[in-house]
Amino acid sequence: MIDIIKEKIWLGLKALKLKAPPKSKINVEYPKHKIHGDYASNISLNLAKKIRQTPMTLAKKLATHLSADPLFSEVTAAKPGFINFHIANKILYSTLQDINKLGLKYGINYERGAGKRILIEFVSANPTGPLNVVNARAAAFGDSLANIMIAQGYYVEREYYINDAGHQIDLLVESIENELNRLDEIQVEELQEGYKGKYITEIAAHILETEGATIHQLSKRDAAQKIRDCSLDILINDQKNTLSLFKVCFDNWISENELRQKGSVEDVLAYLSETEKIYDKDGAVWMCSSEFGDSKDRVIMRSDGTVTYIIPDIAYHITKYKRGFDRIIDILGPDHHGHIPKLKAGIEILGYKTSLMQFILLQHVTILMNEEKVKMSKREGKLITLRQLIEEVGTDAARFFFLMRKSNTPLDFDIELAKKRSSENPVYYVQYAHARIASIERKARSERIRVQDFKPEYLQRLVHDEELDIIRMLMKYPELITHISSTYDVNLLTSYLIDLAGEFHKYYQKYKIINKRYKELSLARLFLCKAVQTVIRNGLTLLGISAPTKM
RNA sequence: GCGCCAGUAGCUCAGCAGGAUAGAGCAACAGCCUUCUAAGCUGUGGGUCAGAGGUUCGAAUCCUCUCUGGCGUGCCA
Repeated sequence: MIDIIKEKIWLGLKALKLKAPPKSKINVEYPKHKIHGDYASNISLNLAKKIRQTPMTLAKKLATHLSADPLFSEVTAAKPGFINFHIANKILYSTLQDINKLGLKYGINYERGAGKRILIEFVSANPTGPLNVVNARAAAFGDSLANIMIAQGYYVEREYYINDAGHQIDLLVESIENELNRLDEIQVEELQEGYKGKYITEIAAHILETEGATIHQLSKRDAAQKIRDCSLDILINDQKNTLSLFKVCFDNWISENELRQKGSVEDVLAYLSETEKIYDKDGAVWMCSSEFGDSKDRVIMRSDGTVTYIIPDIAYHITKYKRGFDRIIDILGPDHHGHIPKLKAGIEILGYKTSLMQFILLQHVTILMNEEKVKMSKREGKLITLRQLIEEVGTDAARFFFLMRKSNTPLDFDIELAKKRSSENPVYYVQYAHARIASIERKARSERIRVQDFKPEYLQRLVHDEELDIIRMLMKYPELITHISSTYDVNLLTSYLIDLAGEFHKYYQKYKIINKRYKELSLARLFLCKAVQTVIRNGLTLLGISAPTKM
């Protein structure tokens, strides 16, 4: 609708023989206050100086010209020079029909993305333990964003990078070895840096059970390899299973280990040395990342000849470029932002355009339990896992809560609140609206109010402000999805759904939908409810949350 | 020190594609179920949008500085 109004204004300016600015410069927005109409434009305020007219005169001229358009019931000029548009009821009614005709497709705009290829990498947790709450936030966010981009016609691949190589994995293997020995009652020393926690013991116990007889017959090296393979297998599978419980499904699982085995690391090193942007110092090899926006140069190969994690990471990102994506989105945890300049520098040194890359940083998550912050530490093994969270509050509530805040602000996750089944809990509030409408439909059937008898002209019986306001709100939904696809503010969708559910609950309270004595009115209201339900369902689906018909 | 993110009602936060009177929820109090799900609704109070400058016809929103908090700044990933 916004685009349509922009077009109308542009045509209006032409008709008034004024030099019209490009359509992208014409601003149309939702006014804060209802008296200012459904849409408003500040075009004459912006244009006034250029054409040497007062904003008000121009606004009045445009308003008069545009009021003839059947799209609007009224177009007015207001105080400093705003133009306020009131959408004609007829248009509202036809919007309602569109929504119900389109159903699942309402809010989808395949043209916008035009098949452009986007890669979204998210979660990518180290396979050194179960998924934590920040991973969970990333999972919910990345998955929902992917849904939204797909709904806008982008081709999206969801990708998970498994850091199954490097120092952290060595540490993990050591920790498990140690634990195995302990279970075998062999004297062990406490590891200074090792991983702790119940899951380490469980993995060790599992290995002992399945491989116990043979593992001690292997050479130390082979035993370590065996332990590595087994533990990674267990941990990665656990992550996959947890994610699928969370309704997150990845298209690609990329293993760092495999990348390394294919020689990507050597390739990158070779390319880098050709660029002369690396040098030796203190026995290590450094990359001139400071020339490319990083705050200092970085070590890429340690003095012991092993590479730092940057190199395989650059290698990995090069594969993203080689796979021909138009946009590469990385969703990262709060502790990774120092990582971005290094990675960008490396990519740029190798001659790729970093403009294709976008980074979304998620801030940390604090778990509140009985109004107290739960302290967590991965190394100590004290943490709330995604699995526990799902068991506590369920996938729907967890996903919704993670998506309520803007990605770059910290999030407090109140477990008690997420478990509540009342209006305090926004997930239930929204789902309840959906279920309520389903219930109304059941009632209608039992009252023999049949949807087949509906006729478009009945919609004229929707005359109350509440009814028209709801339609106006439904009309904004497609624009909202488009907006989110460019800002990545998924939280706007959760707030929209809360608002819409609120409007509906109020309406429900005030007016009776089904009334045997007024069949036409009942059918019209039922039609409105159906549209509300459609939008709530479509919105929840994008968020990966179920829309129950009974609660 | 440098970099990133944030600072809006007592609390948790929306709003920040510059716009016309700054919004919710929680908490407090008072109400609403012989009627489509009370997992719901109605009403009442509360603000120097951290502070100071600047850009603009117009700033919570953009720019600069200051203050406060979180994180990063490893030959860890």
